[in-house]
Amino acid sequence: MTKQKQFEPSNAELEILQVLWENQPATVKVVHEKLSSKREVGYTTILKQMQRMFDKGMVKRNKEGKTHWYNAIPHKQEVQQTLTSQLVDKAFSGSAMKMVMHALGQGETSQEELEALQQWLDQQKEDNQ
Amino acid sequence: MTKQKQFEPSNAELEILQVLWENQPATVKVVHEKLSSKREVGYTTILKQMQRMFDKGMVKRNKEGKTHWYNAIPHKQEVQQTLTSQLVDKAFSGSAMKMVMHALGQGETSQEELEALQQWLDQQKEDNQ
DNA sequence: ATTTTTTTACGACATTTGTCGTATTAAAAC
DNA sequence: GTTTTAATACGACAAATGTCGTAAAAAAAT
Repeated sequence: MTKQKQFEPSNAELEILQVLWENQPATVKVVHEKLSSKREVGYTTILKQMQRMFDKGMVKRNKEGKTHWYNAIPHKQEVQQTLTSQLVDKAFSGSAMKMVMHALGQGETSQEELEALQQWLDQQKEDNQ
Repeated sequence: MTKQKQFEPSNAELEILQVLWENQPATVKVVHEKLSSKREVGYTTILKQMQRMFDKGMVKRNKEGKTHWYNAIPHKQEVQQTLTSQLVDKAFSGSAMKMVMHALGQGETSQEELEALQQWLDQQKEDNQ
């Protein structure tokens, strides 16, 4: 049945996963550098966080000399999926569309994005035919 | 400038807000009853949670006899807004559309929903003209 | 070989969250 | 006016989260 675990990363964990997805495999040093450029945060804070993530099975790592090279275990899409449907369930009584309309309502949507959406819509209509 | 506070309710808090939005004003008893029907949870758990929410300024209340009647302070839409854009920022690098496509990708979308979306799209195109 | 630097390991601490139990008080029933 | 009942207040506790400091160990530089 291979029912895989659902990862529900906290904010700090998500930040780290994000860096990993872009720079995998990466050392604590690299992750820390990337995040430091956005906000003040200590090296050992990131280190500790990544160690906990390892304990939770959220990342894997590979020792090379003294250094660990980390990789995210869940895929980006997978986590986006989880977080999104979580929000839909919690705050929009399960209706993805409600959420979508909400998300679209705010902020400007670029021409390209509108195109993409139209494309997707057309596809749906076709399939639904 | 009236910069209003951003409410970022936790899961348990959101559950309670949800009941309030539907049954306002409501007593702890009512909220507890509604939630109990979904999952096991003690009366004082809800009471405590609501008291904390009061301390945080997330709900207001009105004493009538010994009983408190609670009202949510943030509006539903407002909270949905916050949570949604939060997710967009955290997990979709700020692109609502990315999130939308993701949300739409999952699960079936009904004919009505597709209609609504098309309508919205048409409107956008017009405005963008 | 020492010294310095880099990296990890460990432990600690404050906050928040979710959960209750117990005690007190106000109201209602008798 | 006592006794019950209903509601609140208060304190507590465990787990999770975000944050570091200090110590140890391994590698690199001298």
